[in-house]
Amino acid sequence: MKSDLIHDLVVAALSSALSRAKDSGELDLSTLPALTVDLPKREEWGDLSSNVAMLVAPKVRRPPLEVATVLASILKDEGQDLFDRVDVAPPGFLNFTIHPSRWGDTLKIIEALGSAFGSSQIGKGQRVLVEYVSANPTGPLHVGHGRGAALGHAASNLLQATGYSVQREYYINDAGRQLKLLGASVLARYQEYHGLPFTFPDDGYHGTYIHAVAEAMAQELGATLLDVNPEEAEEQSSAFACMQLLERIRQDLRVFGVEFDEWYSETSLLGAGHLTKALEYLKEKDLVFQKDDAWWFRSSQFQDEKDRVVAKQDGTYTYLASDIAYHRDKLHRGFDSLINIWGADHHGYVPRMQAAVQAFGYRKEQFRVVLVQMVNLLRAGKKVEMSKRAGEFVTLREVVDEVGADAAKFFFLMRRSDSHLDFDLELAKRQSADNPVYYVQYAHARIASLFRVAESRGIQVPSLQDVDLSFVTTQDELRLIKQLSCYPGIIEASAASLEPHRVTFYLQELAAQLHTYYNKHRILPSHDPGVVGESQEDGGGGFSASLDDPSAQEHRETVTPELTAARLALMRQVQTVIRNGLAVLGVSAPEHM
RNA sequence: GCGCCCGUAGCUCAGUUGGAUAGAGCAUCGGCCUUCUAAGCCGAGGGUCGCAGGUUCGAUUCCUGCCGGGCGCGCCA
Repeated sequence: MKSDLIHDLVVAALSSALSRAKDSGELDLSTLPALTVDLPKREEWGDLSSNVAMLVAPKVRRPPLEVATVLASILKDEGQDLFDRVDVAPPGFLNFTIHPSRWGDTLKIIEALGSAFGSSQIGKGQRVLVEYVSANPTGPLHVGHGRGAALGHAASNLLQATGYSVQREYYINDAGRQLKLLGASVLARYQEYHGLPFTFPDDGYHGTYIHAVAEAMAQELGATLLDVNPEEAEEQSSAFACMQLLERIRQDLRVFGVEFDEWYSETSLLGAGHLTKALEYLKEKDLVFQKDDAWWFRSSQFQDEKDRVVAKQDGTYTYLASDIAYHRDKLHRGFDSLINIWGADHHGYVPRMQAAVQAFGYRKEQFRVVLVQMVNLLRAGKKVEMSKRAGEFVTLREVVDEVGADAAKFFFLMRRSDSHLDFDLELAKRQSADNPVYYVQYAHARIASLFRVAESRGIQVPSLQDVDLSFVTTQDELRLIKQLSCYPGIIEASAASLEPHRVTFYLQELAAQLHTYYNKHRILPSHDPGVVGESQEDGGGGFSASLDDPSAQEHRETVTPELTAARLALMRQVQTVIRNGLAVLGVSAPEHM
C-alpha cells in the first residue's frame, strides 16, 4: 500500500477515472497506460499535471483535448474532496489544483515518518551487491577514486532507501602482475635506501609514496630482505607494500566517510579455487576453447565484438579470468543483481563482463555498470596538472584534508556521472552562497538556529497535531510544501537510474526556497514589537529605499502565536527533508555553521 | 579506422517513458541587515539546445549523416 501523498492520490484518482471511462464506454481502452503526475512548469497551470490524455489519445483514436475533457469531468465528480479545480489545457494536459487543506497531510506524513520519509519498499528486499572504488593497492587513492567512492556510497544509500538489501564491496586486486611490479619497485627503493646498487623495473611505480613504503619496510624488517634470494625478497616486498597501501586506502576512505561491508581479496578468490571452477564450467559448456596455445572465452556469443583471452600462452591467467570468477562468485553468493562503479576508461570491458554473467546462465540485466568520468581539479579556475605516469597526482586525502569530507562528497555528486567534473578547490572551501554545499547545509543550520532562539524565548516547536494548519496554506507555504512532497519521487527516480546528482539538485532547490521563505516571512514574533509600524526619524533615502523593497516590508509582518506555531512546524518538516537528502549523499546536516 | 560518452546562456551544468513560453548556479550590473544566522534575499541583462536531414499533432529528448572534444580498441590491470 502506498502512502497518502498527494501525488499518489492523484494517480489513483486518474487511474480510477480511466477505468470508469473504459467501463462506461466513453473511452475505448484495452490497456491502461503508465500514469505519472508532474509539477507543471508554471504555477498558473495548477499544482500538478498529467499528460495521460495525450498518451491515450492515439489508442482511442480521438483528439487529446476530447480525452482530457472526458477525464476531467469524471474527476470533477469523483474527486471533490481532493481537487479544487481540474482544468484542461491544450494540447491535452490535465491540470489539477489541489484543495489547499489537503497539503497539510504531506506535512503530517513527513512528521510521522521522520528519517524514513522518502524511503520505500520498491526493492522488495532484493539483494544487490554494489562494488565500488576497488582501486589496486599499488598507490594512494586519487580524486578520480574519490568520485567513484562518493557515487558508490550514495547509490548504495539510495538503493537501501528504496527497499533493497545492499552489500557494499571493495575488490582487492592483491594478486597478479601489478602487485609484482609494486613489490619490485619498493624493493628497488629499499636497496637504494640501504645504499646498494639497484635496478628499477620497467613500468615500475614511481612517485614519492614508493620511497615512503620502502623506508617503512626498512624500519620494520631491517636489512633482512637483502639476505634472502631475489624472488623471495620480491614476494615479501609485495606483501608488505600491499598491506601498507591497503591500510592507507582504508584510512583515506574512513576519513572520507565511505564504508564497506566486505573487502574481498583476489588472493582469497584464487585460494578457494573459484577461478579453476569457473573455467572448468565454461570449458564444459564449450564457452572456453584453446587456440594458439592460449585459452579464450567465447564472449562473442554474447554480443561482445570478439573473443577474449583468459589464459595466456605462458600459462598465467589474465585479469579478465579472475574477474569472471569474481562475478560468478558474487552471483553464487545469492545476489539478485550486481552493480559496478567503474572509471569510464574501462567502458570497453562492459560487454565482456555482461557476456560472462550470461555465460553462467544469468540475465544480462542482473549486471549494471555505472561509468564515472574524469575529475578535473581546479584551483581558482586554473587546472591542476596531474601525471599519473610520473606518480604525480593529487590524492583523495589531500582534497579531503583541504575542503572537508562533506564538501568533497557534495561536489563529486553535483554532476551526472558520465559527464566530466570540474572540481574547484577554492570554491569548495569558500564559506558563502557561491558554495552549494554550504548553501544547503546553511538552510538546515538556519532552521536549527531558529529553533534555538524560539526555545530561548520559551516557544516550543509544536507537533503538527497541535497546530492549525490553515495558517500555512498561503502561496509561499504551499510552494514549500509542494517541493517537500516531491522528495519521495526524487529518491525513487534517483535510485532507479543510479543518479544521486538528482538529489543534489533537488536539495539546492529546496534550500533556495527555504532561504526565500525565511527572508520574506517572520516566524517568531518580532523581538522588539515597538518597531512594527513605527515611523523613523531619519525618513531620508535609506529608509524609503527599504520601503520600496517588498521583502523588507514583509519583514515587518506581525505574527500571532498560532501563525508562529504553524510556521515552526512547517520549518521542522523542511529540516527533516534536507537532513534526509543530505544523509543519502553521505553529507552531514549541521546544527551550527 | 571501429566502438562508447559528451556538445544547452560568457563559464560550469540540470532538463524525469518525446509535451505547454528551454532552467539553475557562477560571473556581470542594480538594490536589501535596528528584529529568527547577510554563510542570506530581491531585481536586470544574457539562447540558432553543435550542424543538416528524418520520424509526428508535438523533438533539447528518438533515428541517420556530418563537425568538435574525451576515452577505449593488449595473451596490461
